[in-house]
Amino acid sequence: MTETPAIDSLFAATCVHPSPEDPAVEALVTAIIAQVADKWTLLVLEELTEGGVLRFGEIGRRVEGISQKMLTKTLRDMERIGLVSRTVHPVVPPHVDYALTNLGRSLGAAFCGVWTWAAENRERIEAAKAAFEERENARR
Amino acid sequence: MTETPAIDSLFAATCVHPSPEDPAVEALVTAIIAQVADKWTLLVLEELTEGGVLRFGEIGRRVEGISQKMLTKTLRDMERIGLVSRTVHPVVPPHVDYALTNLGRSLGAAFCGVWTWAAENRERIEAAKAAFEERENARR
DNA sequence: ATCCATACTTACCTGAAGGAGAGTGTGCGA
DNA sequence: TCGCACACTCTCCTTCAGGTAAGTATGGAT
Repeated sequence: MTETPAIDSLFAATCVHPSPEDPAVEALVTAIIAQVADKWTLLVLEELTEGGVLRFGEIGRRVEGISQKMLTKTLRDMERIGLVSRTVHPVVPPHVDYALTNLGRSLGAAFCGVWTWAAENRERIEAAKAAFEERENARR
Repeated sequence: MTETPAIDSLFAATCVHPSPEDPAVEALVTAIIAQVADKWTLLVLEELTEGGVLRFGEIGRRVEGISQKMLTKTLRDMERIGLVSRTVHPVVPPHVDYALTNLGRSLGAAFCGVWTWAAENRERIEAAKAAFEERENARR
């Protein structure tokens, strides 16, 4: 399992998360995380972080595999909680711009840690998976 | 919308995420995040962070609302990618201990940023939601 | 007159997630 | 001898996320 202690120094911050506050707040925070830690939300967040102001169609083309329906829903949900701003230009072929708000940008920054974690530990995870399979096969 | 600039100073780190590397790695990282950013995984991670070594039943009692089936699956998946270790004591009423590995702890630390973000911006999000509703109602 | 571009909305449909609840092995206490 | 404790495992069944496809409004280009 090679529990390399080096990893601990990289992520020394023991935050055990801040709030023993009250359970209602905890539930809300959990709900927020659940909404925010969604595949499409993450991908759209990334594209808007990189691309700045983008139109509906542009995002759709950048986020591979997303359907119009999900793009609409994702964008609407992100707008609802204040992650993106939506600007409608009332011209004839509709023109709508999307951009991150400060809140959205701060979420991107917060998720950066997870992103980095995933990138840095990818090989470790692959190894763990392989080891797990091996143990399973050995067991039967 | 009150785009308070204060928030920017709190999350100044502009990480735009590290890897333009290659798309295969990117896909893997996305997959890892998708697996890891799961409701039950997050909750179990939290309990194990707080509780240290826990038994199956203990976790089940702590994570409110989880079914045995999902607890088994979540734990197994976390074990697969090396986040938790599983120790079986071959005694007669089965006794199995679960604990975070170093990798699991580091994930907790990485997610701490998101957790903090959610806690700190809860009110802002509530406000955004309310404002969104209002705009919607006004629109019709 | 027709068709296209754009950003949706709506209806329909399918596979997959996940809950409820019963079944399993086994040694020990009543 | 019965039933319980614990950690699953299996089956059945419902819900729902999400894909496909078609519809909408409208001015300008062909």
